[in-house]
Amino acid sequence: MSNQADLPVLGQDEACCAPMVREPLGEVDAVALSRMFKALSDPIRLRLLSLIASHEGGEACVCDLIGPFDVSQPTISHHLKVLREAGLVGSERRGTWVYYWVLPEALTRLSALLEAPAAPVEASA
Amino acid sequence: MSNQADLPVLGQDEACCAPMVREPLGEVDAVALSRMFKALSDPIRLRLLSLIASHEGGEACVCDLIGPFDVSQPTISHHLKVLREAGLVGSERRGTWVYYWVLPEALTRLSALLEAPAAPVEASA
DNA sequence: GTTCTGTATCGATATCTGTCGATACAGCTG
DNA sequence: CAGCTGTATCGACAGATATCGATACAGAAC
Repeated sequence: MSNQADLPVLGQDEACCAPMVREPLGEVDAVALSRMFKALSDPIRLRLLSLIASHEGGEACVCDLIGPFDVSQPTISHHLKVLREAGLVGSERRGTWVYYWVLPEALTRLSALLEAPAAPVEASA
Repeated sequence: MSNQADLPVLGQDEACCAPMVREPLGEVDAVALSRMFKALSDPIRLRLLSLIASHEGGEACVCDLIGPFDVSQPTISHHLKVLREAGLVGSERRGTWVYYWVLPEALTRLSALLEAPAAPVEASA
């Protein structure tokens, strides 16, 4: 597993975007991308991301994100930090509450990266 | 971290496919999906997947996959096993060699899942 | 059958990760 | 300011992961 200590938050240019099935991924891109996928590799983080994205207004207060889970508040805070440092979500304190929202470019980049080659069955969707 | 011991290889129906930004992911789907993302959360595995997919004929012999990396053969074998158990690649022994290929449906499903909502800024790319 | 090559498994180990309770910090309200 | 609520950080710990060398297994060639 890669060392993830004190790495900067991932920005929008950290990794390329063409489908990885077209040509071999370079080492540098692979490391950056693996950090994002690692952030998605936990069920709680996936659900957090989904909750945030599907929340009204496209953003959610941390207070909305603690209830749905069986883990402690510090654990949720930790997972949100992982998502933020992976560049998948943004956050901001507004008064008493802290809001999180999804950064669509990040998801779009990962989505494009995973696009499979022309599947043998395709025509409509 | 989720316990991954002796879980079955993921099939094609283990997790749903609609974009996760539309509605909150259920716990069961989140667990299944996180297993796939976890398989993608290592730089070596990302590069392996990319190497396999972009290899001539869409498949590669293990012997083709060891050279590009600085890790030992057992380590590559381990990573290939993780990819296989996540349902991302298939494999088969043919005579002396073992071949691996990508399962496009799996990538397609993850790609669809990550599709972002209509981004506020969009027109060209 | 013996030997060789290619791949997988085993056992050990250092490191990483998820989790918690305790606590610090931020901003609101009185 | 004091007290309250919401969120983040800290320190500790159990369990997971990546890695290795040694070794087992599979098939081919002799």
